[in-house]
Amino acid sequence: MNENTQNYNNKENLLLLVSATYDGKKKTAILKFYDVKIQKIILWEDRTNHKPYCYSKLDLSNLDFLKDRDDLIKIEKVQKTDLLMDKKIYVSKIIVKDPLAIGGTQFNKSIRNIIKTWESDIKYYENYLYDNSLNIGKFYKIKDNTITPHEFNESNEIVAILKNLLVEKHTYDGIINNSQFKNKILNWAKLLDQPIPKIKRLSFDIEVESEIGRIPDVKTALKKITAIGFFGSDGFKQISLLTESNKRIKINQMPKNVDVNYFDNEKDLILDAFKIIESYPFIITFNGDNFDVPYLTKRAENLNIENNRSPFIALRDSSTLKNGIHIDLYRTFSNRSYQIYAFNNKYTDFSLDSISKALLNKSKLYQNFNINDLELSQLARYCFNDAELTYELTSFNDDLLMNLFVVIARIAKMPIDDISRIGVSQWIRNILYYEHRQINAIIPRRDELEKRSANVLSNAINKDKKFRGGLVVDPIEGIHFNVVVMDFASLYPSIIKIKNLSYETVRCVHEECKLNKITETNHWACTKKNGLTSSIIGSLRDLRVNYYKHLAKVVSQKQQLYLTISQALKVILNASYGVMGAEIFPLYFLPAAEATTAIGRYTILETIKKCKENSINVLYGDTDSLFLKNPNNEQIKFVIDSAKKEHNVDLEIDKIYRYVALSNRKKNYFGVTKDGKVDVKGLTGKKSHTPRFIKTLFQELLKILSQIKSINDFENAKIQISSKISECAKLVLSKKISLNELAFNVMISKSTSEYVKTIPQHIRAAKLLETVREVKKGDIISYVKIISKPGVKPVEMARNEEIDSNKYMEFMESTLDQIISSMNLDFDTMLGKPKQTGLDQFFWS
DNA sequence: ATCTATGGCAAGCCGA
DNA sequence: TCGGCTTGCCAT
Repeated sequence: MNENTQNYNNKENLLLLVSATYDGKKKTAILKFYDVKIQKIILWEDRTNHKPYCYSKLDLSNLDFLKDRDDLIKIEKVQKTDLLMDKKIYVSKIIVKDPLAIGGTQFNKSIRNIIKTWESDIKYYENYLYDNSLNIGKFYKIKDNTITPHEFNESNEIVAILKNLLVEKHTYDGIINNSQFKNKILNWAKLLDQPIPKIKRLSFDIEVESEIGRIPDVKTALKKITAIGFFGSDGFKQISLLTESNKRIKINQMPKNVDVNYFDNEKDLILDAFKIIESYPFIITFNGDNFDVPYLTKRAENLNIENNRSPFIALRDSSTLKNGIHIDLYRTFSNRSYQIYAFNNKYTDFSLDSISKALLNKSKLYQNFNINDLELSQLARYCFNDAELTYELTSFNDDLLMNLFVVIARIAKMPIDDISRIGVSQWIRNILYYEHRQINAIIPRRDELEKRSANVLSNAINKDKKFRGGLVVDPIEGIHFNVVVMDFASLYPSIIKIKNLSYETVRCVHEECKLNKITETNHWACTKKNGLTSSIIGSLRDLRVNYYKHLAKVVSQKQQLYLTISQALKVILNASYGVMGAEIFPLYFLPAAEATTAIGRYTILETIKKCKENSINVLYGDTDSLFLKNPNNEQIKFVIDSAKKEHNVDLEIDKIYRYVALSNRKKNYFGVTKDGKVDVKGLTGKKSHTPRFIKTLFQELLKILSQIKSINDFENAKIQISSKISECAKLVLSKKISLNELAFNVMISKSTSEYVKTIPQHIRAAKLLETVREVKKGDIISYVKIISKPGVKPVEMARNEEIDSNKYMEFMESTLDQIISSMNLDFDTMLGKPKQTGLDQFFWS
């Protein structure tokens, strides 16, 4: 004991992790501590066996009193690997015999919470796991109160494909231990190829009586709940309404098969809702974490409903269910990983209305109204519609979102309620921690990593960046026909794999590895061991690029599964390099991030050099892409082959443009593909803050441009474009465009008072707006430009007469100039006016 | 309550 | 008036 206790106090070698297992029979929890970390313990459950998991952070200082209590704890010596030093070390493993006996501390409170969570997890799995109709039972088995992993079936299809894949020799160039790496790939494939269960679920939405202009207060919940809408995946549709008997009317115009239930008193309405909610394993809300669930809970309390009748549990910053999982879609859709990669940035603000519009092409009912003014039948329709939209956000595109949740949960080894709320950096953290435990390695402390990266960095291009990023090639201005865009498939993950980049392998301890220099940096990479992150990211990359990406294009029964997996892998791979350069990431290690981009720049530069040697004209390139002017098949093949041979990266044809218009600006171009689709990149006319009337005009011009097949078509296009523009200009000057169309829409990223250095226009508008209503950060401020000071006004406060038409003409000119300048058109000549006085003359006439 | 990175552009603010 | 700086949005 003494020896071990000393070990416990030895800050250099000591790591502690805590895991919990649940003994269902005795209803007690056994907690195991591993890997003592100074200051913090992470309480976790070992996912090795695919058991449900939970964790929470605890302060180690609370544990000091445990040191001499061998009635409560047992300490064992355990051998672990220290990856940073590349050697075996001993750490202490502490087993708590009876955590419930430890009283009166924060520690105890957390333990109790964990146990509670465990109990509900167990119930959840008991209730739903083996319900055949749900088909969710692919993860675990429960027998005699113990949970065991389900044996994965090896699908012949996968094994066959992978066997081919795994013999391709060049794939493993640069990888030190091949069989280790191949095993990783096989394990991932077996896990990911499991079928995705259809998840039974229910969405609900509540409406509350409200005072005009006020959002109901969740803390007091003084106002009545007047309606609750439900929508279930099993076809259950209900709207519950609170109303006195004599006011009940026949509700018509409700969608088909919706039950309309009346309640005289609110208590019954809520109890009915609780019963319905309890009967589903998954509950979907929109903003339920912050509104629907806490309001319902508080309201129930106010009405003296016993706490044990509520299906909900309030957590610190979210709400969950005693017997199920609650998904708050507001949290999911405001997560940038989902927004950008899963939904291709189709929506820009996070309201139910705009997300539904973008993804479902449906919207909320009755815009701009006061909820108290709705007639009963309108209220019913409004509330039910919200519940329906909420459900459909999880069901559209063949349950895309639910499927993504399941796939990401499998990869990240986290439960779905966490996956739906937490960001990609934490998914990756979890994957890496899991892998550490798999190989019995200790997780390094932040200060250990910091020590290794101090004073070794090269310089960034920009002052407020930490390291240098991707290379952007200066574009060759003009209109180019038949342009082939090539890109490196998952360039950064490829580099991480091939060059063995990981926190323990970049600048590793071995003297002889120092010769294995990384270009343009002061770093070297290990030549003796596979890097942990390198092989995880590398194996996922190989699976996506060589396997799922192709399968996703082939029509088959499993196509949707493959597409979803490919999408999920893309999210994770894209973030995998970024997290290494992010302070918030616990395995933050700048040399690894810096090495990745440095090799990336080297790879693209060398490839460009190869192109030039072969007289292939490179028009433009950005980080991992190259625009080649009219290359022949042989030339394309040559570039692909040499990239593979010299750098072991996969260069692919991304798309072929019939023509592409490049300006002299980087990250600014448009191109028309062979099937007439227009790609617009970076142009102001596409940006979300641009006034709608300009965006519309911009779209119309693009439509004209998409018709162009050869250089001869340009003249005609120019004429059409000119007339469109002058038409629109006239409307602007005659002030016939509605204020909404004229509005700039800019996000306010902090509260108005926090803008101290400069006060941008949207903040000026927001300040005016604040006199009328609340303005939160994250809101989109819609404002128009006006003649008098301060030059802007919120849309809802402005009048048509005060619009500054000249400002709008200027903005229109510069926006459209981005597509027109490359066509040698000029805005002023289009209006038929001389340059200097054109606008004024037009304005006064 | 929430956070992967850097490169690059347009617009407007604000002090010299 | 000029130029540096802040801000937001987008490309990869």
